[in-house]
Amino acid sequence: MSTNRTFTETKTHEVTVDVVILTIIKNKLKVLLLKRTNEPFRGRWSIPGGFIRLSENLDDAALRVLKEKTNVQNIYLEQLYTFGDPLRYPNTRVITCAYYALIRAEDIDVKITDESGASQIEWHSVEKLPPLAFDHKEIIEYSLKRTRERLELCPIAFQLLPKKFTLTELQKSYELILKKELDKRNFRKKMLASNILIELNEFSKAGSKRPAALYSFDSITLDSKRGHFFS
Amino acid sequence: MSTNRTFTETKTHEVTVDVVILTIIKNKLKVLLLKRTNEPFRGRWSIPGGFIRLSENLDDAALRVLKEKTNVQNIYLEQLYTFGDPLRYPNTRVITCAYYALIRAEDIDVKITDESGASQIEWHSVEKLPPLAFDHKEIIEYSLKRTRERLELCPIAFQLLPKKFTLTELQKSYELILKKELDKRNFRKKMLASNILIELNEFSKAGSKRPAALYSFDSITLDSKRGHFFS
DNA sequence: GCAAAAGTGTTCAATGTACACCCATGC
DNA sequence: GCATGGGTGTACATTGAACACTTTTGC
Repeated sequence: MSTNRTFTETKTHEVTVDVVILTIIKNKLKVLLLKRTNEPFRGRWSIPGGFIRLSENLDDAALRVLKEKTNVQNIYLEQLYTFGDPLRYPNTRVITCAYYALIRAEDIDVKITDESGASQIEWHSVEKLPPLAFDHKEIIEYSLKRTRERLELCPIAFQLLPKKFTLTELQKSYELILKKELDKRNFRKKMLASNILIELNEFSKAGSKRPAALYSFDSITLDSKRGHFFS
Repeated sequence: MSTNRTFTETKTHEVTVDVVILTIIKNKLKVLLLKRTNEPFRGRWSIPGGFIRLSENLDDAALRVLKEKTNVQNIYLEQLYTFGDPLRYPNTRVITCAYYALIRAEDIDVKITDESGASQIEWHSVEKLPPLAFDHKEIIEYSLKRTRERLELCPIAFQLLPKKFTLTELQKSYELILKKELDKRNFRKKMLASNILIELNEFSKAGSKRPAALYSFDSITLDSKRGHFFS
């Protein structure tokens, strides 16, 4: 915390937003990382971020960063925490307001191919993160903790799933986030009792086994419970 | 949120910390407010705050503000939320990282009398706030919401009480924060079952009625449960 | 002796947890 | 016909909620 680095007290702080973008791909919880093309930490992976424009509020800045990287809008985005250790950024004082977002893999239009011809952008499993720039490991871990806490209270996992999903897929996403196995019967009972699922009369043909009933979230009920769920 | 004010994009942001300081005085939940002596909002009440020094992390900045105003250290202090609407501060872009603190009235050494000869500092009941500067009303209300959420999970109310307290006093502090009445028997049962209270063999002589048993919090048990309570 | 706050248990409802077998389909 | 994941119900434990009377003291 305390440091013997000399600061130029005439200079003011810089303020960024950084966004932890989470999704589920192939039954793994993934986070979107960029390979840095500039110093500091050139060549290291980092979560997407950017400076806050003077005329822009914090949520809008986070949404802008999200849209720039994934072209996704209208998703679950929440302010996470503000990180401001004087040493978190080399040579400069940069305070960052961190956000986290849950997006559906099917909605993603990530420019995985190089856009600038230089930077790389990739999904990484949260279980095995590469070395990260700045304090981004801490930020990602905090976002996972928060996601877990939220999920215990409200079904935010629907933000990670395709619009139509099976109960097993929903359960798997819970298990991925909570890092523990859940009982199938209890899980289904609870989900169906909550009245936030709509049973479609469609069946998944994926896999070569018994077709599974497809569900979607009841956005009307979700919205009406939003005050309750998200308080 | 969006605005037609013109911003000078060359200027960078200013960053402050603001601290909502809560305590209980005479069975009321109170917040510490300062009367502003400078523009903007000269003469209005505001929560204490200040610029973050370049060499100081956010928690330390909040602690410094707290100590400057109340001379209290070693208390419950938690980052609340970062407010950054471009219009929250007139003419300048100021982003503030808000904290909230719970302190015991008995520990307070507030310089209620003028220090600079000009500014006033006073406790105000959260139920009837005066007109406030900036978005400080919103910040205070958010801190109350957060305090309520925390209290449902862990007994942070002990931060507001004297070191020795009666169960009725503890219950009253819960009721003040949660804004609802609690059942006396259920409350006592739950508190005693949690094993975080130490029954002192002392009795309150306050009031002219039957003496009430005094308790204190078991700091060892609290600390060992801290990971559980505060996660 | 009476006013005023302290203190004390039981019942019921709801919620969470543990647990094992049959079903529908593709191959 | 068999392998695979889909689908279902019951019993028990834990937790929270409702509720009324006796006790101790100061005056």
